[in-house]
Amino acid sequence: MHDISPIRAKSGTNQEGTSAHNRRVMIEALRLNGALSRADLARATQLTKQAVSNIIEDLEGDGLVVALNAVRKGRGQPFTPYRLVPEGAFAIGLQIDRHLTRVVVVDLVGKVIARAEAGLPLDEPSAGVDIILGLVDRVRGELAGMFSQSERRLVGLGVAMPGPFGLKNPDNKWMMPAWQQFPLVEALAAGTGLNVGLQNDAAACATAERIVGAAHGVDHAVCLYVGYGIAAGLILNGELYSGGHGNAGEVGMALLSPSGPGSTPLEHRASLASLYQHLGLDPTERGLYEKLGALALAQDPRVMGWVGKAASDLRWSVHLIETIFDPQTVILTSSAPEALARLLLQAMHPLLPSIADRPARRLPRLQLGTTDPWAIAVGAAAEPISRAFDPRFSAILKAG
Amino acid sequence: MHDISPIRAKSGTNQEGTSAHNRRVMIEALRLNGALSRADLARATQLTKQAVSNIIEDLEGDGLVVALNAVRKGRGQPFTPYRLVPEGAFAIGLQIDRHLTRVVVVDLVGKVIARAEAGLPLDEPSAGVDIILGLVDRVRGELAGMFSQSERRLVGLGVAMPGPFGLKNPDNKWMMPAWQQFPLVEALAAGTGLNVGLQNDAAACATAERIVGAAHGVDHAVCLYVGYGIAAGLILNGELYSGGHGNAGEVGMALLSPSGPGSTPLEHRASLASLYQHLGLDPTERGLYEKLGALALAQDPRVMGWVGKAASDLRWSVHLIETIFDPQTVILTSSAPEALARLLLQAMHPLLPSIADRPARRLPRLQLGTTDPWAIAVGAAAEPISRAFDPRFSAILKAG
DNA sequence: CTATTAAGTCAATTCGCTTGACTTAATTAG
DNA sequence: CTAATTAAGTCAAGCGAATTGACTTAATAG
Repeated sequence: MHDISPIRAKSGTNQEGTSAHNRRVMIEALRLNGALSRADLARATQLTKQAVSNIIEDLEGDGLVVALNAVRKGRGQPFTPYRLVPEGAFAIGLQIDRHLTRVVVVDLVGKVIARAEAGLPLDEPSAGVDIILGLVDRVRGELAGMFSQSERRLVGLGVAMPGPFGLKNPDNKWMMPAWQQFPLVEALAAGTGLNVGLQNDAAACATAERIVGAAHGVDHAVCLYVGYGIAAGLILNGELYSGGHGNAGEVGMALLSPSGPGSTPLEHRASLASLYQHLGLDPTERGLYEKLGALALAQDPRVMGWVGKAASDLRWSVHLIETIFDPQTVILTSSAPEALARLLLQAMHPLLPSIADRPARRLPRLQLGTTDPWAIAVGAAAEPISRAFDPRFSAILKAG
Repeated sequence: MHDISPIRAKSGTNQEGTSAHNRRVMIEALRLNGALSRADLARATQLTKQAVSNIIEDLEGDGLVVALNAVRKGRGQPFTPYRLVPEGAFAIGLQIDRHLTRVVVVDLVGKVIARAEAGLPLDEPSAGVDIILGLVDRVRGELAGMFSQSERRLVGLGVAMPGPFGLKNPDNKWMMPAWQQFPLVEALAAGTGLNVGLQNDAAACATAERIVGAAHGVDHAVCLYVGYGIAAGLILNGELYSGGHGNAGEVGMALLSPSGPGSTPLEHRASLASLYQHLGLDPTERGLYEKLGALALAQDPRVMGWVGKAASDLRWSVHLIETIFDPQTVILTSSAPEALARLLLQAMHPLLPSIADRPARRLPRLQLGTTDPWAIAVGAAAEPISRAFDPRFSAILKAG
């Protein structure tokens, strides 16, 4: 009947959806709790022992799960714990960051198996894609040399690059306008034959913290990422939240006061770009990372000056994040050297009062996440892993 | 094995979950699209015609759905459209707001069937609960007089009251500290025999906009509610987001600048409380609502002064919301008279630049939602309806 | 008048979870 | 040492909701 406007509806589900969900639930349970017996899994998931047995047998057949030695403990028959098989699945993560690209292969539990990096032309995406495809081929070859069946176990390619996406007029060459226009996902899908997904760098950071870091098993966490720009990755209800158009958390352009057009965007004050400007450094300079690390360790006064100002804005950002999202924890991550990130973290204390300032907290209001420069690429790789193996609503439905 | 720490895992699902989901999908499809034939539903949900037929027959048996006359259109056999039966389910909504309580009964499509209101003692919840129970009994009786089987079709009681909940030290009598401490949900559940859910007033507002208002069928929307305080209701991925502890969106206490403890909370500047203070009015005064409406219509200079200042803060709030959530639209709602809300809306334009300022928008960046004073109670009632009938992840799982 | 298109039903099948009895193997009580 | 108890896990039958594919019905197009 409705032949004019398309009918709006969610898709239904069937036993395939049920089964897919239950498999994912098992995998998540093993990821979060380590090895578990079938009986444990049955209790935890509220499925019957028999259903769990069937699913575990299935997962074992797929090489995703393996039995450990039986354990005698208390009365009753000894139980056989099962754990995830790290080499049961792999994903490739790609970070594109202005002058640099990094590629990693991670396994099912988020461990890095192979990595590669190269420079990248800021303004020539098509040449850049060739470089990227070369790196991908290289790590793929490395992977194949280490594990048989690796190609069959490769679940996808995750891409992280600075957002926001789809801006009307990227006013700044550091926003990589040429890359923003370029049909990157399509080109990479064609060039690699893999499923390709795209997210911004803060989202990747949050995904990384969730698979292997401070947000492991936390359902409500916000990851504040201070890179060349600044953005937040949002874990809400246990899933990454991307907003209506994929730009949720892109707070770099948030204005810092109600007073209108004259006020400053956050990233002009609290980002590494602002630090470079403050110090008069060229962001493309070689050895910059080490230099910053040394300056931070030495508590260089000019660096400390920036830290103080940036921390004031970040402290307030945390206050807003807590007020708006009511998360269990906020995680500060950065592409800066750890020493600098620690200075920032310290300078952010004491935190502003907020609803998060409650007595019975289990997690700290603010904690330091990873400062590993490869974290974004790992998070990029974690996204296809999560898409393939984590329980989520969309996995139950019939179509995307 | 794990007898010390509980095992963290999502619950599994089975055919019951499948069936429950598919029923909900049908109901949502009919809610969003109006009457649809079985064939339409099958296409939209990607289920087979046969599955849809079975489910529809089932829903018809439950009195949730009814067939309309067959329609001839184009080739092929005429189709029989089905629509929701409004009187197929009811829910009661309760708004508790400082000196006043409102109770409504709404039906499956969100229409108000009965309503009642009464004054409420600010500091004596147990006496207040008796008043509330009286109102609930009254509307329940009214409902029973209008529809047979109404008790069986009553799916729950939704409560909305001002948040945030669980503050360390509610410093202000308008935060209703006595009510915050009181075991309200338990008392109401015991007194009514219904399932009781609690949310804050902005969340209720968003829920109302979603079931019958501007957010109908929109998956990413933020509802900015200017009441006695100010807060935001968040619809993310098509569901209300409440945060880790139920306080997401409680932006009233958000500080307005990075500069620390000295800066002002938003609700001191953009809330009806601030307006009353600005005008030297007593918020408990009788006829206040009408008075404000008249002042707004007359564009009273003192009101306009407050409007200008508040609009500046609200404009910036919208900017932040857009930057952080990347929603499809922002909805301004208020418990103030519509004339005043319109003044605010006008004064908020032009909006600040943000990522939402994109060319291909389908919804306005900012729109006016309902200013019906009963909207919060309707939203409160919509929550149990949504919980019972909308497709959602948790409805598929075996346990809550 | 016939072919085509589409809605909807019928009956058999499929597939994953459930049920309840059973087996195995440990610990605890007497 | 034996018997009772507790618990893990299997076996085999059953269930239930969606699927499959053929079929019926009823409209329009040519």
